[in-house]
Amino acid sequence: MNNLILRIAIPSPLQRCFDYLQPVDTDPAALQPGMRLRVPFGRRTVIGVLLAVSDETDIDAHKLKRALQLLDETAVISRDVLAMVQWASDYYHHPIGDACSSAMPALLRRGQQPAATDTTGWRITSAGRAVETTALSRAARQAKVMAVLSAHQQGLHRNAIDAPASVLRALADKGWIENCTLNEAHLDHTVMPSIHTLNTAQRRAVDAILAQLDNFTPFLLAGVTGSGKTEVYLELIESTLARRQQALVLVPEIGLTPQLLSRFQRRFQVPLALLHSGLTDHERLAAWRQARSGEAPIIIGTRSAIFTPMARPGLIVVDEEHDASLKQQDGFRYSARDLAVWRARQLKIPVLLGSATPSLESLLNVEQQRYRQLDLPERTGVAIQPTFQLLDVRRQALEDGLSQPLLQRIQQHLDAGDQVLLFLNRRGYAPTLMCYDCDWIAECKRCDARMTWHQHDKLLHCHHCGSQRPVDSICPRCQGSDLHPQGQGTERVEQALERHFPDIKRVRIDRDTTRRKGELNRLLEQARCGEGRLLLGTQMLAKGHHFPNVTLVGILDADHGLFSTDFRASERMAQLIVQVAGRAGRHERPGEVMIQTCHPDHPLLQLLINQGYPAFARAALAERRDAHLPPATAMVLLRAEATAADTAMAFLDTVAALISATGNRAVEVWGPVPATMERRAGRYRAQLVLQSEQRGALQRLLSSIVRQLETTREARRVRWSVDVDPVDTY
DNA sequence: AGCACGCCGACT
DNA sequence: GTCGGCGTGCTC
Repeated sequence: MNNLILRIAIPSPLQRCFDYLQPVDTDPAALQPGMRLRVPFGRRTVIGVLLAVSDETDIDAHKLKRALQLLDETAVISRDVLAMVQWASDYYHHPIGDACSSAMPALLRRGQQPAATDTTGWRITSAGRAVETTALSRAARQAKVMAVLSAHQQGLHRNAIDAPASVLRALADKGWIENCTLNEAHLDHTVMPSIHTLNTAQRRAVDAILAQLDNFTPFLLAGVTGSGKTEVYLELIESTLARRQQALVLVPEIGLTPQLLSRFQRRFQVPLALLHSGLTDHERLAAWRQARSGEAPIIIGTRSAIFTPMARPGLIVVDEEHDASLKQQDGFRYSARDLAVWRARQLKIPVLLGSATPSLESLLNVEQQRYRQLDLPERTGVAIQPTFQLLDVRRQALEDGLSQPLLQRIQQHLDAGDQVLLFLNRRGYAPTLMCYDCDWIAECKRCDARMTWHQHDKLLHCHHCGSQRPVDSICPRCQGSDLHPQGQGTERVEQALERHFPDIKRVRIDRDTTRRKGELNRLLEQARCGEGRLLLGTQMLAKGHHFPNVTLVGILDADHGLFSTDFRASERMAQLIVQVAGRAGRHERPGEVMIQTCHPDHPLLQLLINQGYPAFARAALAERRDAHLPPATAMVLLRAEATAADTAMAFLDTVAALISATGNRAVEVWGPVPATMERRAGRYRAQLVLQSEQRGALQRLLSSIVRQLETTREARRVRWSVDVDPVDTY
């Protein structure tokens, strides 16, 4: 019985798996799907993931190779995650081997062992217990640690203590605290009782979900900014922990802020497994391990955290479910939100999607009764909804992008001692450098795009490929010297603000001012504590941060999103406006939002301003239905790029021909067309749009097309990919 | 994707 | 004479 067949996913761009004979001397009972094996593959040795064990194969006996070594004693891809990965590989038409790789931390991909779980904690010593509290009056952080550890005599996991290693070491050196080994019993029931009582809507939302714990029901928690969504999450997580289960929380890339973290840490004195892009490979594996063992009852992470194995899964929360960063934009193009719902269904646990501005996808799911909507209508405390005003800037002389009425209003709010936030989703000084004599425009040499003039380094930057070059002082076309920056970015607006309000401390937050590590948090803190009075920034400033004393929000250019080749642009703009507006008027003073636009009569903008996001969303969804666009229909994008000008288009032409040859009438084919910016970073890009009312028909067609493409020679000359449910369609 | 094989151009 | 360019084919 040494001839079991192992079906193994191999990291390669191939849309299939490979059969192997089991390694010599392995106990068949030790083989579980999700374990890694070292196998010979072609002329090299790779690490694959076991998908299934069988006693038969279609492969000729002489071609079958024997797997070399079983690497695991327990599956590194847990049963439920493996099922999800296999489904996603199918649904997103992405190679299974690569999909499996995405589901593992890098160190496991490279064959490292997921070492023993780490249960090191700290506890107070008897010497520490004898210390007078006044002894640490000059060391606030040490005092805080001592207070926390006094309250948890049995010890706390080091991740559950909100203090840097240096502080812990200082206390250990004095002999007041010491390392200890924690057992699982100590990890439970260290939940702080909730401090805030829930309001009626929050209570109703929590109760509705608690009533469905054993049934799979996805909930859409629609709560205006400041209505207390996080408090609902915390309450549900608390009851999840009380049932000795784990909670997985997915957040957008910029959503994992120190504020959010400290809120979790204050509420729960338990180890948090954090999974974000800033981790080293070792830190990532450590967090993964804590999640898998159950040692960390709460896992908070960005998109890829959806693949984290959990010992006792009990709840999945997806915060800011509308956020585009939940969809992977290259390689394995999965939607972490949609996978979260899939995983929850399979595990029969509740899943909660939260947003102040739900995606049209989720709203349609509510309408079709696949999701249940829970509303949090009021803002907590005394805060009331901000007022909106559209500023028609067509006939206004704008001064560096700022209209007179806006400037006056800024002055008034500053005079009253309040903070002002200005939002402009464009960094740099000016998005265009133009010659007034011959209309020449500075363009990127590798992209079909204008270059942005940056003042701080006196360079032209391409925001699409990252290239930079010195600014021309004379026009390269007509040799004239009348070159001028056109339009404005945050850098230029900041200069204008300096002229108008020289004595006011400004805080500018965009990718350029936050390049250095820690700088973002420093600037956010300046903004939050009120030291900076005039806040200016791109969407980095718009999401997830609370600025309690901001009473005026200015949106300097709302027009970018109104007319675009991407049919989702207006939805995104509306979401951004609402998110930015939500930063204003937290306390006793009502917030005010001023929006500069050249299209004050735009119906969707009007609807958003006068009737709010839900009305906007209803109208936008109706438009999508009329236009047969997602989410009313299913959409798939076939993208291709190549270094030569016509190869990408030619390739997609053959794909289109393949499709039309199938005679499939249920799927509409648009294109191929060159991408909106055809050349990017020196590569020519094109896309083919497939749409259908019937998702199943589209899926079947794609499966057959993708299989054929693997053996098509044109496919070798281009880089191509399938994007199911694309979020960026440009 | 890797990695080999294979057949044509300019180097020590 | 060979080093190396990238087209083509294969991976259980």
